[in-house]
Amino acid sequence: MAKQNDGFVQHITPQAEDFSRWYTDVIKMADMVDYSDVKGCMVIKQYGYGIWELIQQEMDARIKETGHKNAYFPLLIPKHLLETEAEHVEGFAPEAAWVTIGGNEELAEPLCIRPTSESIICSMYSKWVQSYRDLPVLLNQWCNVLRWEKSTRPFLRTSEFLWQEGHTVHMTQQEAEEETLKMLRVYQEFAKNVLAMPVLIGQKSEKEKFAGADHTYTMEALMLDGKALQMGTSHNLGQNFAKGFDIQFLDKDGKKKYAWQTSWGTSTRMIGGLIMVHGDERGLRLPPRVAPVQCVIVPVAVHKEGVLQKAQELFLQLKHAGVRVELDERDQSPGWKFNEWELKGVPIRLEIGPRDIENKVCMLARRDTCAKDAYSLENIDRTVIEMLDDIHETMYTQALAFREEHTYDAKNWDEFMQGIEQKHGLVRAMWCGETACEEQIKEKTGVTTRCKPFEQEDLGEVCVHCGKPAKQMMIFAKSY
RNA sequence: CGGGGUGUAGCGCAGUUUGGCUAGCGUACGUGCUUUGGGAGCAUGGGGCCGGGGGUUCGAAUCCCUUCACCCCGACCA
Repeated sequence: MAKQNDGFVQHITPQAEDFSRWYTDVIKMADMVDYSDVKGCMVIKQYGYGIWELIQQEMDARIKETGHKNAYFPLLIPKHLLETEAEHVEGFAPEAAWVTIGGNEELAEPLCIRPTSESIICSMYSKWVQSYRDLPVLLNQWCNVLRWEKSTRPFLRTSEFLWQEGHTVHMTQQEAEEETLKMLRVYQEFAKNVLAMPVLIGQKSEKEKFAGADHTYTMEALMLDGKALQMGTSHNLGQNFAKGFDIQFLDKDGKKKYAWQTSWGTSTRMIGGLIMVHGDERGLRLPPRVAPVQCVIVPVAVHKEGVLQKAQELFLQLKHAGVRVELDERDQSPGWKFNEWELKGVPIRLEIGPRDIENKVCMLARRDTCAKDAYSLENIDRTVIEMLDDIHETMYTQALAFREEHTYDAKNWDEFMQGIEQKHGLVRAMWCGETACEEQIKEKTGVTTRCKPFEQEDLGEVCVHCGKPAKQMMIFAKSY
């Protein structure tokens, strides 16, 4: 990647050993974030936030389409509420931040800055749910949460982050399970059609599941350095919170019953995933559907008559056609602009100069393949829109091919170790399902279970590590 | 929390070992002219509590003590 500021060009590739350096450089140079004074809290600048706004817009439409409504609950959670569900509080206590003073007085009860909203939402649900007629409750909220993390990294693990959290209440276990799976599928479809990212979906192990859930589903994506990133989760909470918070309803049969619940979420972490799946040695590559600028127009030889005028014409034409387009009129050389927009990942660059105007064409440069060709100015808006779709498909296909190249099966421990030491990526292997075994694998290799995929294959009879009878095929990987 | 490293102009750094002239370089920024199809050229200008505090000294970016912040590797983390 071309670096500014040191007087010469230095190249860093995403596959190199200093992947994490590449990652922070891309974010910084694409002008997505700045760093605040508060440990691990980032300032998301306009360009980075523009991406989040598009993610929000697309995700929100899907959440509403599946019957959910948005609501908002308080930022502060009284201590006793957080402590109501035993497993939940144990899971979140180490990363909780507290407000203990209000005005100048010490509070009688400390208030937790929400690390997640299950407890405060459930405390309301217990009032709202009385009868089977009140069910299901299907709510979602967009908000920020705070977790006091020991080490942070922009987008992947920040103390404060923005997310969407859905919380639902149902009459039956089956209905809750269907909801949990439905939202996981929504996430998967979103990843594919909006982020151009292939994800694996499946179930988390007992050790990796959400604190307070019966079981947790996840979508996992493979990054360019061979590590896996959890991109979204969907939890079946069973009756754990219902019992803790007394969420009961009077059923048709006249009996009082505890409700069944789910929760599911996706966060700004997805932006980190985007960067680490699609980036290259020139910087960011944005999938068109989340690109704040989909097409940038760079006029060449602006001082020549008619060039700027033509560029402005094209700008309006594309804008009216619904393309997120920007005209770069800054007083810089064209080459400088080319590099900057490539760094920022803009999918299409349109170049227009005197020569093109004479030939009734313009140049279109694609960020995904770096191809640059002349296209007729006639129906240029349609050409651009079609190209945006094609870029999306190409990026998805590239990411999928990368994942497949970096997924391998291990039938025994030797193959498992060999795979981890020599290749990077996802290991598919049979596993006994026991937490003790899982912990030993982590200790020996640094690799953890990512998910038990819904699409199971029989790779053998026994656990790849301990040799006990295998219960499932599991995906293992190093993770963020 | 352990181990290692870094704090000097917006950004990237040199200078610290061996204390000494007015604290430098690149880039970015301002102005003027010429340029413009892959990071333009010349001229000129502005910008610094050398992370903070305390010491040693005639004199400290440099040595000593202390403190804060950030980065990397572990550990921790849904």
